Amino acid sequence: MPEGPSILILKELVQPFVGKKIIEVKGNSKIDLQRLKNQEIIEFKTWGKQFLICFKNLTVRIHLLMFGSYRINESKDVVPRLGLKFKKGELNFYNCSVRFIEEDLDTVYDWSADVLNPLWNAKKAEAKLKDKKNMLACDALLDQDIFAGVGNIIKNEVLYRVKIHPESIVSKIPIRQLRLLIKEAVVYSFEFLQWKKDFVLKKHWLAYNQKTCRRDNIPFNRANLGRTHRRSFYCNKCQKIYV
DNA sequence: CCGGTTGTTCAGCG
DNA sequence: GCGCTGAACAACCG
Repeated sequence: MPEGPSILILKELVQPFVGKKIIEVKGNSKIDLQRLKNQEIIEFKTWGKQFLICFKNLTVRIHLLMFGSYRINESKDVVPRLGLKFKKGELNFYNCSVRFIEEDLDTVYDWSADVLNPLWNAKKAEAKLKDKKNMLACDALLDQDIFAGVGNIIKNEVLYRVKIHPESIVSKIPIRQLRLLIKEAVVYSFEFLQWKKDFVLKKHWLAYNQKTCRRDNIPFNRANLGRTHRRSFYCNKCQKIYV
């Protein structure tokens, strides 16, 4: 159930397995998991919501999607999609998408599109947004080619912070406001990361799952908006619509 | 027990 | 052969 910051936390938690050899592999994934047996983990990477386990000439891509979960040095009472055993410890993933990536990661991933990556490039995001003439703001933030790692919570919080209505048309948003939106997508993602680590994420939500706008003290609107009909929480008064 | 969901992929359509 | 859309998938919480 993760957005980008949660995947970054996962990466931090599994650091003890870097350099360790996999002595046993199990799981109900349809791909040939036994390829991983006796392989040594070189490093873990993330790109947006994707978790990457890097081996020599091979990478495992894990996406937890909406319902995925993991356990470190423990297991659930069901067969994992992918379970890795080490001499000391284990790593289990459930209900996730597992794929092999054979290509060089630098050719597969544009690291500058990941809001949490040090290589994040706001100018490139701005250029991509200018290309998408009729896109709605709520769809833009969820577009992983532009804002890899941003999910529905971050989307709602960012739009509320920068006072932009989710159904605003990207090309109609003044450039000053658009740059603010881009900036806030990164700022909020890092705050999300810290709050999640401190187990205080929910209490900082100002829009997501909220009933009332704190700025105007009126009820939020709640609707499934945009191309993918994802739930949006927004205030008709303080969030300006650009159409 | 039902409704709802921190997400993506792909078939099928125009 | 595109771009777009909706269905399918899945487990857990309240």
